[in-house]
Amino acid sequence: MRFAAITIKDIAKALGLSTSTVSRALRDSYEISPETKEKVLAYAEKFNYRPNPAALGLKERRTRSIGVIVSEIDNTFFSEAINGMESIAFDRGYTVIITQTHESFQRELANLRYLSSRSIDGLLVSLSSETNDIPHLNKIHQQGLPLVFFDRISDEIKTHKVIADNFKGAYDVTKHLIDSGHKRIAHLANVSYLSITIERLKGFEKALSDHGIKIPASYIQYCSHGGLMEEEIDKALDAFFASKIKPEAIFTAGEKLTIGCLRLLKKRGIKVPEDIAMVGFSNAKLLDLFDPPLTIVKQPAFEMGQIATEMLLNLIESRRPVTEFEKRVLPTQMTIRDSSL
Amino acid sequence: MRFAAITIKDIAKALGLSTSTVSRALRDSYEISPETKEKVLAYAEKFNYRPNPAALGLKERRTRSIGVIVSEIDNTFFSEAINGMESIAFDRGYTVIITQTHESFQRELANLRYLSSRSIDGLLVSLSSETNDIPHLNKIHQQGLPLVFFDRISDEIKTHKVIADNFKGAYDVTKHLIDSGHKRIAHLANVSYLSITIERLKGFEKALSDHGIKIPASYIQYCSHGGLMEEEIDKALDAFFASKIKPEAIFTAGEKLTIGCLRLLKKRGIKVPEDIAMVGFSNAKLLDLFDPPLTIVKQPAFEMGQIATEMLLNLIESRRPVTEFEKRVLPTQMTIRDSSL
DNA sequence: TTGTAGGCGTTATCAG
DNA sequence: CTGATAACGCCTACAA
Repeated sequence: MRFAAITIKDIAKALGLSTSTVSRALRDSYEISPETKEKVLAYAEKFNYRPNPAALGLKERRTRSIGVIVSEIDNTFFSEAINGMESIAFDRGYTVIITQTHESFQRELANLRYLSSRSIDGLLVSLSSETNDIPHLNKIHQQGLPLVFFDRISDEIKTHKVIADNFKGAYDVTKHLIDSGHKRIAHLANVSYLSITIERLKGFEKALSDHGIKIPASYIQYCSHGGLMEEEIDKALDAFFASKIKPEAIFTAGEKLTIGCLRLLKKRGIKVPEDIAMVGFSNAKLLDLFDPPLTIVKQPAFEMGQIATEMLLNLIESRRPVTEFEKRVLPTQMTIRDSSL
Repeated sequence: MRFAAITIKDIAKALGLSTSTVSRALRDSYEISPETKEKVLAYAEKFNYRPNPAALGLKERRTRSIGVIVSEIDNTFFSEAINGMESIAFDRGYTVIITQTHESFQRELANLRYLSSRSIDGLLVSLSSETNDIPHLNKIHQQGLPLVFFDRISDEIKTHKVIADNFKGAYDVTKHLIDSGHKRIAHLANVSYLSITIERLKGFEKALSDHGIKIPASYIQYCSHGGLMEEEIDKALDAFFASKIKPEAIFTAGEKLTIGCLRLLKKRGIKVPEDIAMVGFSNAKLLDLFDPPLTIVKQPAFEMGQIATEMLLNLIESRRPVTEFEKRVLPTQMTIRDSSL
């Protein structure tokens, strides 16, 4: 059974008016007499009239909806970012359509196909771990779809971008480990080609070199599924501990990696921070309740979502082609807890 | 700058055909010659043609989108439920539009207004903590909008419903506390009029009475914002500990309540489980890493989302009015960890 | 096998 | 002040 909403035509018929009069009355046009307006408005209110967005969309050639591609909604960073997006989008009358890649390139393609079939007005993207080339996004962007990258970005497309200061975040937290007396620091990273991986790795390495610290190659391990699979983290830990000289600390570069690493260390009976110290990127809100409470770097996720959405809506609503693009870099925030002491 | 997608008309013009021929070719109609089909399909592929959903929606009088109202996306139970919804909706070609009430009745009203302005085909609802009467939902349901309740339901509307077995979940976990030797058990609940509150409270009380246990009235405290505000939990704890005989255990009835309660107990220097045992409803995935690891009852959130969505799509796509409604009750799952020992 | 026309709901344009 | 008409993109009954 289909839900049949009331239309302008229904109102016109009921009140013995033409559709154009009703339309104008509803938009409070100056041409319509107060009495007619009142009648129409009362009737519309009574029967809960809403303009049909499909009809409007057809007429105005836009859907007032934007698509979002993230890896996992069930990752505090992304769910906060989505909250930020929705707060802006809702205020400006846009709907947000969320899709998840679960770090799979195939899913990213499918989501893009799906979103473009819904003819969204614009797109917010954070790339999946499996995505190292973006012809699919290039194509649709060249066709004119406004696009903004956030978090996991690509330089292949000239458009607005919003990221956290991954370099500094990584630098700070590594320096904190060094200041706490650790020298043999391992780094558990996402896939090597992701922008966030590269930026965080650079911050990590700079902090080490600034303090004259050298580490073996095996101290840097990548996870091709971003930590979504426990085995990949387990393998990385194997590699860390296979070194002749064991690491004293681990810096994990993402929420899933951080949680997964802690869980596997526990499983192996390795005590944090007694046996090994830990710091990581994460936006989870419960880390203060952990055993041990975790030292983390947090990204301003909500704000990133807001800014990305503002940028996108500005692109969408701009009268003329935009050729100047901006890359916003937002500060991260470190919270020191027991795991790194 | 608006993104101008290619239309059937464009294809028709380019190939010197009529729009109806193109339309039929695209739908692979038997009436169209193979050569024409091939030409059309090739052109469509090349220019990435997608049928305009606004036009389709207008024609078919449906949007292929469903609305969702939850309290907080940033609550594992809801984010898992949403994942379940999207898995089904995506497969059946529907878009899910998510809105959050943040436990506010006003936000619930605003979301409903917004969703109905998008003329969704149906609605999935879990009520906000502030919602104890539902004329707004009644009205739109009577106008014919298909509606399915999940989790926090209301008996005022005759429609499909999906819930967890809150009674049994609460019973089990209370019994577990009793079996572990606790008798003075307090209960930290959501607002008193919510369906989940009532069901869980009943399970709690039945377990107590089955074991001949009596507790003072102050051992049951409600949080009118569902634990969203720390102060309300703090006040409840005050009430618990104001009793002449202090409770030995607390059973918390929701994710936010569970986390908030643990955090505040820590802050007060009360040790779990040494000073007081804890069990709670929660779907968070990190509770095994807590200090102490938390004993919890989990709801089958993903499955609830899936089932609710299937029910809703069946309502939407049903040819005739549906008059028989179903209330599905899914089993909960208890995981025993250190906090209750 | 292909083309024409009408309608889904809305608004802008033009005409009274 | 109000009404008729066309157009947005698509589909389909009917016509050729």
